[in-house]
Amino acid sequence: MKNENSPGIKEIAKLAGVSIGTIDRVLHNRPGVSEKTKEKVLKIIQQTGYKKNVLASRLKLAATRKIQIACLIPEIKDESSYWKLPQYGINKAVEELKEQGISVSYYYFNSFDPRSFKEQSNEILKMEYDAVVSVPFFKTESDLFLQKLEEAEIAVVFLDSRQELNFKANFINQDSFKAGQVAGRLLEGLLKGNGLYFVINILNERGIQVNNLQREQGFRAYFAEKASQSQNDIYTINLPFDDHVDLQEVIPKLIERKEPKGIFVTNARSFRLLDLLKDYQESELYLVGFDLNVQNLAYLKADKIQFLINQKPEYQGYAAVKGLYKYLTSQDHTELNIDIPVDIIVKENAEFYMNGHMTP
Amino acid sequence: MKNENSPGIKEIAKLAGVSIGTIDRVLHNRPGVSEKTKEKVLKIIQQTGYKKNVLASRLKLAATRKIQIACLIPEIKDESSYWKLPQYGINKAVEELKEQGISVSYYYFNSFDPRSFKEQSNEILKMEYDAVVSVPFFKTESDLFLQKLEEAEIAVVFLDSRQELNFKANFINQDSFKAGQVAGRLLEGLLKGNGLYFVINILNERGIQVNNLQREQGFRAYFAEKASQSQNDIYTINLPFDDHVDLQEVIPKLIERKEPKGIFVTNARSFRLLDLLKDYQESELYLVGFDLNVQNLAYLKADKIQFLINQKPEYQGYAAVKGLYKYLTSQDHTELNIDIPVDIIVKENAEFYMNGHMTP
DNA sequence: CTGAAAGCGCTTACAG
DNA sequence: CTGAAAGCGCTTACAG
Repeated sequence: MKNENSPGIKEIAKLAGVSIGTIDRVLHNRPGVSEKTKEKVLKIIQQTGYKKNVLASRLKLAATRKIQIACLIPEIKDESSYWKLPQYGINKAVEELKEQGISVSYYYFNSFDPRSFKEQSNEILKMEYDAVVSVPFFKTESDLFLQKLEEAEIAVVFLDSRQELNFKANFINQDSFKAGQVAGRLLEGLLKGNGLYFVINILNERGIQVNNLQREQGFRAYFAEKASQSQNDIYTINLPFDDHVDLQEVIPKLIERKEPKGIFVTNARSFRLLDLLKDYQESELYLVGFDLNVQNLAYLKADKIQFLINQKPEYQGYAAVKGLYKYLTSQDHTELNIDIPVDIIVKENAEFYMNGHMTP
Repeated sequence: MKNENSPGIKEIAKLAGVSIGTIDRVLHNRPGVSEKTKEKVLKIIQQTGYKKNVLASRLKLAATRKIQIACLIPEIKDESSYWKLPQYGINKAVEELKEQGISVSYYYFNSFDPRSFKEQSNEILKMEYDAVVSVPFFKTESDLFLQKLEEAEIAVVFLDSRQELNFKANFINQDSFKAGQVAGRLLEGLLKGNGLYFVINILNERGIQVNNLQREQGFRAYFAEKASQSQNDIYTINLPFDDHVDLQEVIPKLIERKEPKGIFVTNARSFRLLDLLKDYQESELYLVGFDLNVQNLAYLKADKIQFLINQKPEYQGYAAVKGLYKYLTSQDHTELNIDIPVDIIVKENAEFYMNGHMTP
C-alpha cells in the first residue's frame, strides 16, 4: 500500500480519469498527449504533490537502460598518482549504485596538452553518455566541451579546480582562496609574526596552475588584513620543476637568511622543496603544504611539515557520481555544486583522511 | 534483463529445479523447506554468487513493512542544544531513505539521570523496533539495554562516546584519546614549549564525562612522548559547573602566572571559561576547545579561541542510520563502526563544518 | 513441504 | 492521442 501522504501514478491516473500510460508520458514530456489532457494531468500532479518513486523507476530501468557516465581526467601515471583518488571515489559510488543501473567509462588526457583533452572530449561526445565528470584544466577547451554538452543536454560536473568559464558549469572542489587563508592562519600561529614568510609555487611544464595562484592570493589576503604584518616580509618564489635546480641560485633568501621561516607550498609538491633543502643547514622552518601523498606524509611524520591541507579528492569523485545520480533520477541539482571543506591535517589526525576515507 | 554477472532469484530457481517461492524461503531462513532442498539451493546460491537485489526487495517491503528505528538520545533543551545535530543527521538520512521504507521514533533521557535512560529503554523494548541508535552515557544501564537488544536480535549503534561495555556494541564516534593528542600538537605549535599548559575539565552534575577524561589522557600522552616537555608544567583543573565560580580561588595559577598559557578545555564549554576570564587582565593565552556551538564560534571569530575540534555530530547521526539500513537490508555490518575524523577548525574554515554539512 | 499467482510503482512496446 | 498488458526482481498470502 502506498504511503497515504504520497500518491502514486495509479492514484493520479484515477484522479485525472486517464490511464497510467498517459501519466507517464506527461511526466517524461514524451510526445503523444493532447494539450488538454496534459494540462489536466499536470494540474493534478501539482495539487497532489506527486513525487516519482525512484526505487520503482530504477528497478525497471536498471535492467533496460543504464545511466552511463563518462569520466575525463588526467592520466594516471603510477600507483601514487593524485588522480587515483577521485577515481577511487567515483568507483565506490558506482559500486554502491550498481544495482540502480549505472556505469562509468574512463577517458584520460595529458595534463600538459590541451589537444589531448580536446581529442578525448570529442570521443565522449560521439557516444551517448548521460553525464560527464571532468577537470577544467584548460579554459578554452573546457568551454568548448561545455558548450557541446549543453547543446546535447548532457549534465557535467567539474572536479578539482574552478575556472571562470563562459558556460554555466557545476563544480565540486575546494575554494583555493580560502585554503590559502587557512594556510596563512596556521603559519602565523607558528611564527607569531616573528620571521619571514615564503610562498613557493612549484611550476610545471605549463607554468603555474590556476588554483595555486588562488591559494597564494588567499594567503596574502590573510596577512593583508592584519595591520601588524608587513607585506614586504612575504616572498613569492616560483620554483621551476627541474631535478637539478640550484637553490643557492634560485632562492638565496630562503637559504641565507637566518630568521625563522614560514613556508607555504601552494601545491602537492612540498616534498620536492624539502628534498632540495636537505643539503642545507636550516634555521627554524615551518611548512604548510597540500595533499596527503606518501612523500608529504613521510615529512609530516618526521615533523618537517607541520600542516597539510586536504582536498578530499576521493570524496570529490564520490560526490560527483552521487550528485549526478540524484540529478538524473530526481531532477535534483542541489548536490552538483559542493564547496569542499579545507581539512587541516597534522601528524596525529592524518590517518583519518587517508585510504579513501569517505566521510564528508 | 538481468545483468549477466548477477543471476536473479528466477535463475537460481531454474538451476535448482524449484520455484522462486522456495528460494525466497531459503534466503530468509523461513521454515517449511526440506533439508535436502535447502542444501541444494544454498549450494547453487554459493556457486553463482547470488546477491539479493535490495532495490526490488525494498520496493515491495517499503509498502508493506517499514524498517523502524528507535533513537534514544539526551533531551534537547533548546535550539542550540548539541543533540539537535545528531538528530539533524538522523532525520536527513531517514528523509533520503524514505522511499525505501524507513521511519524513526525519538525517545529522550535526562543526561544526569540513569533512571530516565532505563525507563525509556524499556519503552523501546516493548515495541518491535528493527534497530536502535543511542548514546552510552551510563555504563550499567547501557549494558543492560544492550543485553536485552541482543536477545531480541535488534541491531544497535552508539554515538558520541565509547564505554567499555560487557556486550559487544557498534560505535560511531570520535576517538577521544586521539583528539587529545591533536590538541596537544596544536597548543605546542602555538606555545613552542615556552609557557604553561592547562587542561580544564568543566564538570557537570555527575562529575567528569568519560570522554573528557580520555581527551586529557591523549593530551598528556602527546607531551609525554616529547622529552623536551616537563609534565610538571601541565596543570589539570576540574572546574565545577557553577555560575558563581570565583576563579581567583579555583585557579589561582591560571590567573596569577604571567607566562604564556596553552589551555585545553576538554568539552564543549570553553566559552564558559572565557566568560569567566573576562574580568581578568590576561597574559598571552591560547585555547583549544571542542564543538562548534554559537558561543565557541563567537570566541573563535574574536581570536580568543585558536582551534576547535569538531566531532561531526550531524554526520554521526546520518552515518548511523545509513549504516543500519545497509546492515538490515544487506547483512553488511561494515558501516556500523566508524572512527570519526578529528577535524581541526580555525576561524577561516569554520563555515564548512557548520549547518549540518554532511561531507565525511 | 512446495508452487502458482498477485503485487510493490513505474516503464514500455503494442494495439487501436 | 490513449489504454491495456507485460515486466523489472523480490515477497507474500493462498492453495494444495
